[in-house]
Amino acid sequence: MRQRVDGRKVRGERRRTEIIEATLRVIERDGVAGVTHRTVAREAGVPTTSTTYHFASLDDLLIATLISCARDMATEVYWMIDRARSRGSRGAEEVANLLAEALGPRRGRTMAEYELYLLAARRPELRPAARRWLDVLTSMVRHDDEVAFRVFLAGIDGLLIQGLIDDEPPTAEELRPVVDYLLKPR
Amino acid sequence: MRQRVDGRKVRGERRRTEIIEATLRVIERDGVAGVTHRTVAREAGVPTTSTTYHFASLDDLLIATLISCARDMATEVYWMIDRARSRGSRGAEEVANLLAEALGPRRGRTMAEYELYLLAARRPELRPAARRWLDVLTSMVRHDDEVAFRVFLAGIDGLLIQGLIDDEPPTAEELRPVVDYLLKPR
DNA sequence: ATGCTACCTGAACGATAGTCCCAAAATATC
DNA sequence: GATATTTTGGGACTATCGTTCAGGTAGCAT
Repeated sequence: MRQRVDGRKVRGERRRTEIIEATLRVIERDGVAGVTHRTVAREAGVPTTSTTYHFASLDDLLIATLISCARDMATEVYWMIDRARSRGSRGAEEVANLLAEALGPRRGRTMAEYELYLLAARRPELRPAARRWLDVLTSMVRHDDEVAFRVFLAGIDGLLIQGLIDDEPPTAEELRPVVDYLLKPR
Repeated sequence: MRQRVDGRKVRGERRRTEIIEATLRVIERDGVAGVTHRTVAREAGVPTTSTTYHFASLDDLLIATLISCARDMATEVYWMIDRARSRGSRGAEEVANLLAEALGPRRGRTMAEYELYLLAARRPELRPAARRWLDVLTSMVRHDDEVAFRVFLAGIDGLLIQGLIDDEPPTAEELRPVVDYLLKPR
């Protein structure tokens, strides 16, 4: 008996999230350009019309994917910072490792995130979601050195973007001195 | 008599460059997603098949556009640096002004450049072209503090990307302290 | 059982995409 | 001038796109 209505609703939500996850995989593989109702449906293993049933349009699907992706990124970054802090280190090594990971094994995911990022540049309604991971980071640091923190965030973004057009991803060792310099206080 | 062959070639090249310029305008307006043979042809004022005649495929058109765009960007950045140097200043104000311009009046162009940038992330053959403006900058500075320079480049890229998802573009005055801090030596 | 509702899906429609084909025009070569 | 080559432009073919639609299925109240 226990909440059959919820059970049904949960099932519906599950489909939705499966489609969103499939969309993200498609973007990782082929980019936003590769996202169609049919490719997403095939990736998710659902009939084509299922994507149009759960999302009013392809645009809504992309928007939902960006929001989900940004939320994942934000929580991930949150725990990364938290872990680095609990170790008591200044975090330079941790940051270098994470950058190397984002440009190596997780390269597709990183590309997807920046493609959705640029999508937000053209659609104002997506910007709050795209800014979320920046906001999470901003909320975690003291505000007495705002300029230095903005420079740090910009540096991270720049290193990631530039790392994406390297022929082979930089290693954590190569990244380390750059991150060190970036974190060094003036 | 004088070089009829060149004359013909020039005319052919002219069509080509017109199509490339039209492609860039389309990307500025609607993004890479809006680029089709037909939209580009309409923008350039040429018949649809003209784009397929001068470029073997849509991909070739995008590649040619990226290369042209990167070359323009590189020469522009070159003269910007040169001007800043001749003024004897450290260039912080000049850089802040250029960033504000890139995020304000030239916002569409900046978006186009980063979309093509991300395109290069997925296609190795585009990467040399995408890296060109970085190379131009790199070749202009002394190599005795490479790390600092890499941080500077990453910072610029990050500030531009993040500025693209601001609801209203930052002014040169707002950018100034950040650029100042970014340029400050450790 | 009988509706009622939310959930799901196969088939199909109209629009638009990339690209090919062929003839006309322009240009170069003899 | 005659011929060959390049360039141009209109039309059409096929594939795929987003989306609609009509119907099917499963849980729930009456």
